[in-house]
Amino acid sequence: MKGVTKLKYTKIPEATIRRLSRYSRCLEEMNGLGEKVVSSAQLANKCLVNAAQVRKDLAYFGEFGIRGVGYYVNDLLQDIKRILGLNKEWRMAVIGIGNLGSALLSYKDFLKQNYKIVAAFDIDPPKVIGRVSEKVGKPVEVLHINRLKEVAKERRIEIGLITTPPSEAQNVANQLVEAEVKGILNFAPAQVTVPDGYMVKDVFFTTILDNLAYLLSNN
Amino acid sequence: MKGVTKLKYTKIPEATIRRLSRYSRCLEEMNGLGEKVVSSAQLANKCLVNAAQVRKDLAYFGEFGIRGVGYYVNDLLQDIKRILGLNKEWRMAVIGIGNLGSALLSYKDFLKQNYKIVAAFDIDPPKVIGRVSEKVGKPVEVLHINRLKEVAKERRIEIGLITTPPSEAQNVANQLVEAEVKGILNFAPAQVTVPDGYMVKDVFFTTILDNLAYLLSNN
DNA sequence: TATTGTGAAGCCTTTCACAGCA
DNA sequence: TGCTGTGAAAGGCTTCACAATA
Repeated sequence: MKGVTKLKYTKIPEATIRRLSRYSRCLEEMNGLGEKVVSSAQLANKCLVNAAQVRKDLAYFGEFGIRGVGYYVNDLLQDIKRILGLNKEWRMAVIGIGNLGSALLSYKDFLKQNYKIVAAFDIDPPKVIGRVSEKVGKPVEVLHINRLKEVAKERRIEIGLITTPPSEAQNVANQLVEAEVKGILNFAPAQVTVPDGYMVKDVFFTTILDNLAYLLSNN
Repeated sequence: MKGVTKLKYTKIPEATIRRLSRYSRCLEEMNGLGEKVVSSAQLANKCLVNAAQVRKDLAYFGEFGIRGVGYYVNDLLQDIKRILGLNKEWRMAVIGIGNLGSALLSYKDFLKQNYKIVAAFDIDPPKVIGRVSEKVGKPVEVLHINRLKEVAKERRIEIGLITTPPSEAQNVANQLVEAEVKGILNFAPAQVTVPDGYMVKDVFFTTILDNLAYLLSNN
């Protein structure tokens, strides 16, 4: 049964998926250091989680270890990447080329993984081109938002990053849905809803800051 | 008992704190629209949660509603802000003034809330000053990282935003601890640990993207 | 009467403890 | 022998259902 993705359980906790992502980051590092084998206890220790948790998380997807030994670092890394769907390139667009949007255009960590920004949109592209070209290593031309649907199809865009002001977020989300872009990473601090079959994940800096503020006020 | 923050339970779920932040965003909006009263069902509907959840979340901190009526929008908003510790200004520093760091320097949503960036640091400030000044409305001078401790005390910095490359994150975190900056928002995709009494919250874009990638691959 | 506040139930996640196995 | 994989226990969070009450 080794290495077989069998999905015995239908519903996998979101926390498990987040931890897989964390394990992959740690394994990547170990791999770089030339480490060959790792036990659940060592990996858990490195990722600051419980060892049984590591084994349970992996058990949702199959059997990847060797009893008495542990896990082969590179094998496990590749398995986790496959589970997460990272064994392909994900083609993304950024919508809203302000400060945050243009920072994301040259965000190094996307490149290291299989995330590639292949298009950029704004309501006011000419104003913006100069600002972007001067900052981005490998420049992406900023197009007018009204070309989203056409270009999304052409460039096979699968994920949209919303970095507009919050007032525009739902509007942009609607256009992404219209363009059949199934995944949305929403940086604009506004609730956005999409139909079934589409996914939104929020990245709200202030929500996390609020969390910090609460903890700092009460500890 | 109305409006009393009594903390009957010692341990409040982190999810509750995140939802309070969400409620406050919705209430802010309602307040802006001039709405005076809201029921838990209406607020829940707006925030896409369960109505009992709203009441339970609030019950951790006291009694804020009127049976048969609901909650006064502005009163509840102020109460939640007080609970979260947002009835004060939080003074922050950004460390690592690359693309992301300088985007955060002019991030509008911080200003709207009580988060204020009062200092910016980098290993290589001169190179960077030009790049920043041209982008930031109200400029913050970028200082050399070796002035962190001194300036943190001077400007009463309570939260540090790490936007360096991942290899530097732990090092910067150590310096923040040394400077007694109790809260850290870590944007660098690397595990960072701090002593008891200090707090780190991670903002890892790629972890959330990994989550999206998984969902898109399996739905 | 309408809606809150809350005990209890239900559900989900984590951790324990050990059988199973290389 | 030592570490994985997993059933069972423990723990925690969410939802239900209704008593309390403005």
